[in-house]
Amino acid sequence: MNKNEKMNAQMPEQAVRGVRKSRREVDISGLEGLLGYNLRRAQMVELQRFASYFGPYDIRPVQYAILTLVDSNPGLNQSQLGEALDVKRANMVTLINELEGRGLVGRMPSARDRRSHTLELTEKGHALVGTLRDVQAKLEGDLMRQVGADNCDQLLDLLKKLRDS
Amino acid sequence: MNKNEKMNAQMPEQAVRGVRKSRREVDISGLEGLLGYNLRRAQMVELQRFASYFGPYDIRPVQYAILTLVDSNPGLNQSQLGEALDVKRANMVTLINELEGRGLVGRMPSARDRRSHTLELTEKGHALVGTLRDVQAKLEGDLMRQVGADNCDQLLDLLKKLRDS
DNA sequence: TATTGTTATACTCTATAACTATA
DNA sequence: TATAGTTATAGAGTATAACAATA
Repeated sequence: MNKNEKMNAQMPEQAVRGVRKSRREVDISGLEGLLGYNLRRAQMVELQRFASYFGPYDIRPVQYAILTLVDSNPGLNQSQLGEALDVKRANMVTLINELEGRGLVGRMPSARDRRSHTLELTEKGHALVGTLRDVQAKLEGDLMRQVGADNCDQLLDLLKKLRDS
Repeated sequence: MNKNEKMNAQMPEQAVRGVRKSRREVDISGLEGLLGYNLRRAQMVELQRFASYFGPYDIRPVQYAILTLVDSNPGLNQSQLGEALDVKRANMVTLINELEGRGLVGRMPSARDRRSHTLELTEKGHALVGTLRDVQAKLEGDLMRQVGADNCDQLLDLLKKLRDS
């Protein structure tokens, strides 16, 4: 949230001009070289950016992921979806309840297995996914511009190396 | 437009060999190119690895960050600490309570401002931080080996570019 | 016996509002 | 008026146990 903490050493104790708080430079050198710390900070930026783009549609990251996978995999069930996204079956129930309540996803009885529901996008869900894909493209372009267009592929490649373990 | 729906038709319905669950390939191509998705997955790996290294010491990432900053910045107060770590003042109270309860951090009355406490590591806290630094170095080496030693600096550099916005 | 969806529960993280004592 | 610490609270995210229906 706070970007401009610079020049505090030269500044008097109390707030000057618009600066509200911390009149002290905090030494974070013990964290700045750590991968975990930088991953977390980078993700915080991404999440905030995501919220500003998707907030108007009332869609959180996990909801976008669900809608995308149900779109690409019509007929899959909640367990398969949860496994693909690393979301526990028990927690998937609430997530699908929400999306079903908003008329975006439908639970259909499975012909093959009467224990499970197959998931499908409703017409409304399809329409929203189309819009969200464009929003996502803008978000992605925004983030990638910040990383540097030349570095995008490498960043994704390095993150995937971490993922595969 | 689904890419890999391969060979599902040839596979039998029920589990084969050791495979327990999902007898279906889920197409996640709609997410794999996204920075946010890969950031999250990478961070999940890092957090699990962190837990396996730091679990024996009962230390979570935010606790390691706090101990590190209090060590490098003895005498700072809770607000400054929270601001440096993007943790709200209200939530910092519980975190410091825990560490104080474990005898790792001490709240001292501030000479300059009787509203605030200054934070310091106890002797026990200092000793633990010394140990944790070594644990962290092992974790970092582990992760960096996976990313590839040559790529470490570039990954950190790219993540920092995202952070600075 | 094992799995799917479900309920219940609990703990962490995050965010906001409001209080107190100081500044 | 504003700030530091605190309390209370609420919404997410995450994790486990257990149950009914079905495989």
